[in-house]
Amino acid sequence: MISAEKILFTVVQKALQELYTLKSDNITFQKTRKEFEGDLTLVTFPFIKETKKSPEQVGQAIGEYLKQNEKQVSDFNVVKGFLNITLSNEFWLNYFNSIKDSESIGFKVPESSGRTVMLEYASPNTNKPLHLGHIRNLLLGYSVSNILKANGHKVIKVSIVNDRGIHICKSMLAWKKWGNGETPQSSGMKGDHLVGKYYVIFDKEYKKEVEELVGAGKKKEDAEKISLLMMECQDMLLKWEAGDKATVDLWKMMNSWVYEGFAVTYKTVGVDFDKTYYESNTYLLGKELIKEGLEKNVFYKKENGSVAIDLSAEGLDEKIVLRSDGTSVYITQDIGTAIERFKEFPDLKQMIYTVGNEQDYHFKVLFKILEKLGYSWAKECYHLSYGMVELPEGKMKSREGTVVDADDLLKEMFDTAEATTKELGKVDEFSETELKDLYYLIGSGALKYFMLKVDPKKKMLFDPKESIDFNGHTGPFIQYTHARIKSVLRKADFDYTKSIEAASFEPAEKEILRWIYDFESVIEESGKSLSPSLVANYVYELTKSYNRFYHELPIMKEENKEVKMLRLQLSKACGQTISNAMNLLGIKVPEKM
RNA sequence: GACUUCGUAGCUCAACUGGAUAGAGUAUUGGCCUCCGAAGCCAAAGGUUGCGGGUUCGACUCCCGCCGAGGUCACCA
Repeated sequence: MISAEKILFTVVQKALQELYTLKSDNITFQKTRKEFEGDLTLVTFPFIKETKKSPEQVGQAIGEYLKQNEKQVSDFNVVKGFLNITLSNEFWLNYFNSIKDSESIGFKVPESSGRTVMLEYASPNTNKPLHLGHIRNLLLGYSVSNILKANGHKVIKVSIVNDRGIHICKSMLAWKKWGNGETPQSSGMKGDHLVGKYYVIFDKEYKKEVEELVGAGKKKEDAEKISLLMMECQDMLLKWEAGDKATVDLWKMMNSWVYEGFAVTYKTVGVDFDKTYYESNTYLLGKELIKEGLEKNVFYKKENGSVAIDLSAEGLDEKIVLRSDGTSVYITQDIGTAIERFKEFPDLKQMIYTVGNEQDYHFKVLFKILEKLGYSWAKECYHLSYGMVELPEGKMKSREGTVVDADDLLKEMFDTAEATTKELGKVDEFSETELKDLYYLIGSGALKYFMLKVDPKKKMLFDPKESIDFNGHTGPFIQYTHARIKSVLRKADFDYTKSIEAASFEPAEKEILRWIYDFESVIEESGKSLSPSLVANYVYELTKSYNRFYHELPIMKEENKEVKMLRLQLSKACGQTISNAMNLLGIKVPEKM
């Protein structure tokens, strides 16, 4: 079905042409505010300069033109400079009949756009378990990939694991010194938590040593340099890079513990990847390219032998891309992996990095370097930058133990879901496994919705003392409404699928239909802005409109058979839309709860 | 210090990218289950959009200056 906006666009264009001989492409419609009569609103102010008429006159004239020349327009009114357009009942009925039995309301045909997008998210370090900040990253990345798919793109989800470097050696060294051979099996700890424990131990011991040195009269900076522990650690890194067997074996073993732990958390959060990259495999990639860049004069060698690029003309600073000892820095690997990925997937059109906004500058530099190296796809690289999750006392700091652990938080959510469900006692007939699934569904739904409803760009606050709500503007509220719809539909044990040919919509019914109609454009918009929050806030509004309808009008109790069928069909379509929208957020929706 | 992001009801967030009287939830107060699911619905109260200028038909949104908070400015990752 052609959208009303498209139809109206051409008619309004014609109206302007015929009435004022005015050519304009700048015609946009907005949803009419609910305190006014109408479906779509056209703002007439942009046209008053050329027409030299008042906004009211222009609105009135265009309105009349529309009403006479476009049968889908049944009425209009003008308030100040706003032309409110009412679409015909026939239009809405046609629309309703076209979607009422569809399961893919709002979605484009999969891979119809032919655009292949790679989306990187997760990118954890292997020295500590995942925390709340990672959860935001995971949910965002996963949801954005769903939204892009719903827009017809092909998406490759990838993760890059930061599995090498000095920070990994810290855990390894501490385990070697004080671990007494402890394993996930022997301790009963999840692998990533076990490794994280030794990372913390290292830090504690290191601090202790530095303090002792300072106590003995050393300056802090000097103490940090001559710390035996740190020197041992650096030695370990050298051994690792040289391929020393014992070191590499230890590294492999501890990493495998971490991966097992991560796999559990990913599964619990409900995210997955098409491919995982490891920095231990890719960290040398960039080096070859440095040579190339030197030949092209994009980079230059400094006196001490290091290689750098000057970006001051772009308003950025000088950036080192190769150390004087010839080893690569962080950004060197990123240059290498980016190039590698575009080689690996020749039909790749866009590359999205889901990384926190503390790395805004890093990505600016990275993309600029890629551009200077002459890669045409550099401008298609995009940093999906999101704000930090903050606690009431400020930023989370792993060293100070103020992090909210991902596994703990998830567990807590499931427990709360269990307690609330038991208290309400509506699913007594559920089996043990059904109940467990339900707690999982509600608990993770609450957490996911909580995090995805806020604009990714903005930082958000999480207060562990006030647990995440299950009432109001929340995931469970939406899940509940879906269960309620399913309950109504279960009661309708007759065939109500016949198309309704003649009916008019009550305001409450129309409101729902109006929201369902908007779903498609919301998906488009959130795909463009890579923002799941648009979908989250949208589905909340849709859900509210259903609850209002539900309280206002009878469904199964309605006497008129046609009206009853219409309301059942509307309920079904609404339930489907809720389910589709929540799916984009990675949230499942129950039949009963 | 330079650059950068942000500042909206007590609290957590919206506001269709410059549009109508700035909206929700929560907390507070009141009403609605012998009637399709009360994790719900209805209502009251809550605001000088940090402050001061400017741009225009119109500003939470754009520009300038203050104030306040975060982030980044490594041959760390």
